[in-house]
Amino acid sequence: MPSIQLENAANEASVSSTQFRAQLPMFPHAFTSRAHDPMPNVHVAKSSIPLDLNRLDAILSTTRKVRRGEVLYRANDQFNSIYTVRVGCFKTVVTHRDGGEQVTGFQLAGETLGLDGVFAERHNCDAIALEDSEASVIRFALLVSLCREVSSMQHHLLRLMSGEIVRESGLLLMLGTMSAEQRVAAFLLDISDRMKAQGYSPKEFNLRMTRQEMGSYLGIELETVSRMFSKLQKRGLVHVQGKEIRIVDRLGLSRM
Amino acid sequence: MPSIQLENAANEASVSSTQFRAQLPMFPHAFTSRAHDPMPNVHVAKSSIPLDLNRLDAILSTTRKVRRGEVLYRANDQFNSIYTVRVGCFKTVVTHRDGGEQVTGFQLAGETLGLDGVFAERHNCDAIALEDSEASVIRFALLVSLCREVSSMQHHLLRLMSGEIVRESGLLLMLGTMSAEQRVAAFLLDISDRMKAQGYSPKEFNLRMTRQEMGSYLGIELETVSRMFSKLQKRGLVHVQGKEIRIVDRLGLSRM
DNA sequence: CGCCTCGTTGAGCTAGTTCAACACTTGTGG
DNA sequence: CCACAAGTGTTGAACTAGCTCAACGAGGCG
Repeated sequence: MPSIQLENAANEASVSSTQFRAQLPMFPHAFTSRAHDPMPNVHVAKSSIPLDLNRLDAILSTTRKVRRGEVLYRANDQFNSIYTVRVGCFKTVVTHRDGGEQVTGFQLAGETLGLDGVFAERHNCDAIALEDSEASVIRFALLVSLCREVSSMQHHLLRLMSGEIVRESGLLLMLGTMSAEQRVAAFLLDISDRMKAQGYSPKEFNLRMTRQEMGSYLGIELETVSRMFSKLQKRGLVHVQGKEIRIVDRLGLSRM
Repeated sequence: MPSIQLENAANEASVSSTQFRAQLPMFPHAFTSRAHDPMPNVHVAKSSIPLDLNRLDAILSTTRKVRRGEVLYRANDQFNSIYTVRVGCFKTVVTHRDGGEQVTGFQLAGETLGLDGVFAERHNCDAIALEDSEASVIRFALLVSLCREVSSMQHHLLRLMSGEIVRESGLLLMLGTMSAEQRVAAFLLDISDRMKAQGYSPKEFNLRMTRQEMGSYLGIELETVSRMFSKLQKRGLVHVQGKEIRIVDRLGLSRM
């Protein structure tokens, strides 16, 4: 049963844009609430046009289960749908013709994937599950036609796409200007914020990606990621044990 | 007098996505044709719904002149409009709270700016003219309501935003994986393609930005840009004289 | 003319890479 | 159940691409 919370994104927006400090503006943008929402119900932000629930159901009817390491979609696949992560976590990877790979994002539960495909009607990256996951499938054509009738939906979609643009410019800023240490610190703060937004502890969490995947995302080598974790730990800012992270000094991290 | 060519973007799309090689996928996305279009007239792609020309005129009524070095908009400015470059050329710059700056794009005539502002209803970067320029102002609220009535317009807007996402992932790939030499080569090829798309020679052109601006965009220092130009010239791939560029061996460049 | 911004080149330095060794975990098949 | 292979993470040591600092030359403009 799909639950729609259109005002979700608006809340996240205000949080995120004021929080643009050391960490990156990688905003979670949910089209729907996450899987185990305690109170699944329907809200419509600002506009009080009643939503046609049958249509929404049609849009969200399918969910896809993707095992760890398998793809949700692949670059060059025909673009039909976007996806909302319900359970688990994904990475998106763009690949250069001569083998170069770059992780362009990690999507946690509640976040949206696949908008890159609108442009060429083909996906532009691979989306791969980092653990056994589930994603809601949203037929883009249906969504678009719904947007023409429900203006809040239209705004939401536009905001979602623009948010992705903003997120990526934050990444560009990071890759262009930050030291390895700053990148790792900013990464941890970003994940922490997003865990919090999902209702998990922002102080302690498990990273689902490998050092290599983090390194690719951050534009550095896996060894450097490892060394920076050790360094931050030595300074008493975090406690790292493999994939388990505990943030000890949040302020210190954000001041890097 | 505004001239609308909705099928423009579609043509550019097919060219760009097949051309994804060494160069970056930084596609030009025009909302309108460029300033001195030889045959200003109206086409509507796919859909044959007659456009309401008065509305389009309303949307495109204003143009803004911006002198070299002045801003079209600034980060945190209230977002009202997006812009199409009619004459000249801009850069977009995101700024970190502690001074770090990153050029996230250069917009040539015919290309679109400002979609980053949709997300937070505030602009996310500064847009600065690299020479005396003119931009058409497109009131976003008007555009959005027009999109609800004209489906080709809606698709065009969505493609435009998605194209920006794709362009930025190309940049991420570059910043994350390429050597300084490859970045400069890819940059020249990209500009070359875009000059060609504007109807200018793809072999000889003038760069409007400084070495520093290129460096920021490419995630390297200005001195490195200069050295790489010298290196590429020594190898007989390009001829560089200050801002004047001549591409000598296109294939060689693309194989870097 | 003199001032300023811009571009080029050199020389030394350093942050991060590369390569290599080793420990720990996870999954697989006998 | 163990054995063993494959993937992952940490740390060290040497290396190098690109940075930093510095000098100088060439335009543009009041």
